[in-house]
This record gives sequence, structure tokens and C-alpha cells, in this order.
Amino acid sequence: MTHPNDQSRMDRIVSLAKRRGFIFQSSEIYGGLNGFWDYGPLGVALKRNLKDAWWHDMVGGHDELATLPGAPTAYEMTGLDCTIIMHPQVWKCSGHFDLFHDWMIDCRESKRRYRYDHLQGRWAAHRGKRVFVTTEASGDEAGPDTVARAQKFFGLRAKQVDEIEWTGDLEPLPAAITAGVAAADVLGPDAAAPGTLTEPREFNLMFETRIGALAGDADDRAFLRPETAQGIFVNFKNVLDTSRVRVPFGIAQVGKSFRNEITPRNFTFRSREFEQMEIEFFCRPADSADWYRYWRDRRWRWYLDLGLTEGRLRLREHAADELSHYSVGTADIEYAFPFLAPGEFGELEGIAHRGDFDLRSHMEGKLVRRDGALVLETGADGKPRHKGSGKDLSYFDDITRERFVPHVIEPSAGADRGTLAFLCDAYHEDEVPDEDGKPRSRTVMKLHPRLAPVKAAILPLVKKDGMPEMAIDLYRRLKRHMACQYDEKGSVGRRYARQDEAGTPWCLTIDGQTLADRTVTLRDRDTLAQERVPVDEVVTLLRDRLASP
RNA sequence: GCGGGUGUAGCUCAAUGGUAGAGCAAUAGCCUUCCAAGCUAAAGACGAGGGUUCGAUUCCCUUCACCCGCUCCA
Repeated sequence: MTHPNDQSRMDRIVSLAKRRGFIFQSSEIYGGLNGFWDYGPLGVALKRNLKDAWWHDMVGGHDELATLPGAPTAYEMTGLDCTIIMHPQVWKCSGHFDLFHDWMIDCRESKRRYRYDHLQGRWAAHRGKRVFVTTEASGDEAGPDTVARAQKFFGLRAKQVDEIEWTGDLEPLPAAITAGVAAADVLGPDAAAPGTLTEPREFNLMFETRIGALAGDADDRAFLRPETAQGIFVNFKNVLDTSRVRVPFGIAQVGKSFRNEITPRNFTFRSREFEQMEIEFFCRPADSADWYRYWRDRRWRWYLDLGLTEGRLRLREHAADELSHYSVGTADIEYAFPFLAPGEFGELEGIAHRGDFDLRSHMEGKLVRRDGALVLETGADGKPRHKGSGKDLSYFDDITRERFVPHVIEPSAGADRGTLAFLCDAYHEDEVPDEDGKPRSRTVMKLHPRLAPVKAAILPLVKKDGMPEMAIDLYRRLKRHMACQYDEKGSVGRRYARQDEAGTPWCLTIDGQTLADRTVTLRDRDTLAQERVPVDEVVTLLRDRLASP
């Protein structure tokens, strides 16, 4: 019935998202903006419900007095909301500034892209033809590679290689260009003809901005955060000093982040402005592996409990060579989005064991891994490449009298990706008998009641005989407890269909019998089953159903 | 960033170098006693900019967006 990994199915989901007001393209009346999306009336409710569920389940409703299943011990959870723009040094020490900031150069012929500063080259000449041969190779391979490339370029046999006249040593391409080498003479690393390289362009995956109304010199430069996590690390000591929390504990944050994705694509999956739900969980180094497994399994369970189809979810442990330079272990929770090829999955959340990398970075400065250990990165002058805060971010356990830098487990979830996954997963097309008993196709969003934008619709069966009045009375009472809608327009079947598309789990219909015995019909979105319930028990009944899993 | 494709109403689609048409949805009203019935009314579009032309939604150029494939993705 459903077609996983099916583009036309994705098209219908996107179409419904637009038609019913879940998701719009940003700035659409001006032609749209690549990589930016807006949430409409239903979409904002869905996304807010997802974030609220996350916050409730991880933070607000967390029982710090109990040892939860799978957890090594009891733990505390608290929250934070930090600014999007932070001190520029935050990003220099975290590593984002260096790693997100590159000059890239494209080859129009080979369609390949290179790090500008990784290319080097030298002049070669043969029988009056002259070309600046470049290579991506480094070290001992660079020289021979340029020879091989020049040989091929001049169309020479191996024994003629000595006829090539070389001028100067290999030098970095940026330096050569600066020294006057014309781009038209440069032979790209994979090109057959010279002059195919584009101008170098600066790829900055962080959004840059300037602080102050009189933006002037480079010192004003600041960045929109590419992740919310750093704000937590930077506030680690503040939270510790003011909230009585003790290790192990977690700090949660929900907020917007920004990345200049090179290729935004696949609806909201890769947006340039997006929202994250992140936890930084601080624990004793000796227990960190256990906590990593706890959070990985806990977060996996969360998606299942909210109704994502298990067969479309995947928990993927990263291989050792895939791990970031600081990470001890990482797992991704991935979903088989319909826009992906069969067998492919897209990341919803990453759970990373980050060791003490982050807190140490903000103490000492930017770290690099050398011989298996994290050490301060230094420049040619021997000074730190990016100086840390110098503040002591270690933790003192006054029961065990131990001082240590906590290790960090980071469950980092994408709110927009999660919303998209639940949207895709909820989309169903099935058949419902119409009033003549003939099957008629319907589109229904089978969203978990906790996530559904509207929990219940209150519908008078017909617009007369006092039914609207009774319905409105119920609507007003229920509205105080949950999002609901009143609708008296058109036939009741049409109204059911409208609510199905919005994902409303329950419809309450007031009919002639209601006037006699004060019972209403409760219609279930997924099963279409109807039951009669006393109108005065509706509020309690639905609140209970909403609270139960 | 490169190559290919696509842009007409909220959605799905027509037609046309000379006033852009339909179905569905949505709106107002009538009718309607359980799964998109019917009737009436009104409303709604050629992605943007430029060029050719007496006249461009149509032809040309540019641009923006979306889709597919590469590329990239700490």
C-alpha cells in the first residue's frame, strides 16, 4: 500500500504539506529562497509538539530520583537558552572556524572541487609551449605527479620526459597566483587543457555577521551559531555554580542554528536555518561508555514511542575511521525518507561520545589529535593557534574529593528533520467506504496524538436542531485542555476527511441522540471506529488517551 | 558549482504570438441525521526581470525556485 523510498510519494507529501499549511517555502512571494522553509499553522503546531515532547520527556518530566532502565545511576537534567551570536573565540576554539572556513576552487572540465591551499604546481615548457602544471598530491608524490601530467599534456613518450624544461620548484597555487601566474596558463589537477579552474571562492559554512551598527573592520566579525552545543559548554561553569546540579547531569537546549550548506536539498532535510534539540550530558570519565550506550538506546526508544515505523528507522554505529577527531563513539539514528534511494537513510539524530574535548577546548584553546592524544594546536611561532578562555572548567566532587574534567555524551537531534520524518511516516493513503458503500481513497496523517496539531474536532452532525449549540459548548470546554477545532461546514464525511488530512486523531460528533441522552460519537482517525461516550466524560477521556502511550 | 529537466489558480492539469479554461479544494448561502452528495453565488494563475514584436504566458536572453544526476557535507 505504501511505497517507501518513492519520489512520487514524497511529492504528494510535499504537496499536502503546502496545501494544508504544514510547510511553505520561505519568502515564496518573492520567488523563494534556497534552503529556507516556513512552518504554516499546522506545521508550527506539529513542530512545537515535537519540541515540547522532547523537552518534557528529557527535561521537564525527568525523574531525577529514580534510576531509569538502562541508566548507570540516577541523574539530573536542566535547561539553557543561549544566544545565537556568541563571542567569535567560541568558534575558533571549538574548531568550527578553521574547519568551516576554506577557499575552494572548481575545475570546469573535471567537475571536481579542490581545497585551494592544497594545490601546488610549477612551470613546465616543451618546444615553446608553456603551462603551469598543478597537482593535488603532496609530499614526495607531488613532483613525479607533475612530471606525469606534463608528459601527458605535451603528448610525450616516457623517454622524452627529459625534454621538458622545468622552471622553479613546486609552490602553492595561491602563492603562484599572487606572484602573477595567469589562470589561463594553469593546468588543473585532473584537466586535459589549461585555464579550466575557476576563481578561488571562500566557502564558509558558518553565516557571518557583524556586530555594531557601524560595521567596519574585521574585528567586528561574528558568526551565527552552527550548533547550539557550544553555548552549553560555554555556560557549563555558570550552570554548575548556580543550580546545585551534580555530575552526572545534562543540560538541554532547543534553538535555531545556521549552516551555509553547499547544496540544500530534499525539502526541509538540509536547511540553512534549522532548529536543534541538543543535550550535553556530563559524567565521570570512567562511566562515560555506559552513559553513551544509555543515551543511544534511550533516544532510539523515543522515536519509536512517538510512533515512527521501526522498519524505517536505523541505529547506526559509526566505524572507527568515520569518527570525528575527538569522538570515542558515535551512533546515528536514521530514517528511510521517501526521497532517498531504497536502502539509504538520512540522519535524524547523532549521539556522540565527545570525551573531554569540548570543555578542554574552551579551557586551553583549539585542540588537535596528535599520536592519539588531544593536544593544543600551535602555530609556526609556537603559540596556540586559538587561545582558550583560561577558565577552569573542571568539576570537583566533594564526596569523593576528586577533581576531573567531565566527559560529555551529546544526543543532538534535528527538530526540522524529526518533524519531516514524522510527517513522512504519518502519510497514508487508504480506502474508506463512501455513503453508498463504495471505496473511496483518502489521505490520512497518522500522527501520534501527542504530535497531532489538532487533538480533536467537534462536529454537529447537521447545522440545526440545537446541535451546533451543544457542539460549541463541548468545544469551549475541551479547548481549555487541548488544541481542538469546531467545524459545522458541509457534510460530516467531508469534515472527517479534512481532519484526517490534518492528522486529527479524534472527532466528536453531536447528533440527535446527543440531545436525548447526552452522548456523542467518538470517531477514531485510524480505525474509523465509532463509540458513544457521555458528553460530560469527553474531556477526561481524551486527556487520559493523550497521556497514555 | 556543473549537466539535464520543470515552472499556468491552494492542488492536479488544459489551451494559445491577439481578452488564459476545467476538475478538485477553499469562501458565502441553501440543503443535508455519520465518512469528501447536491444546488446557487462570488473569488482565484501564466515564478521574476529584460529583449524581439503592433502585440509575448507562448520566441530569445538573464535570473530565481524546485526535481534528477555529479560535487560537497566539520
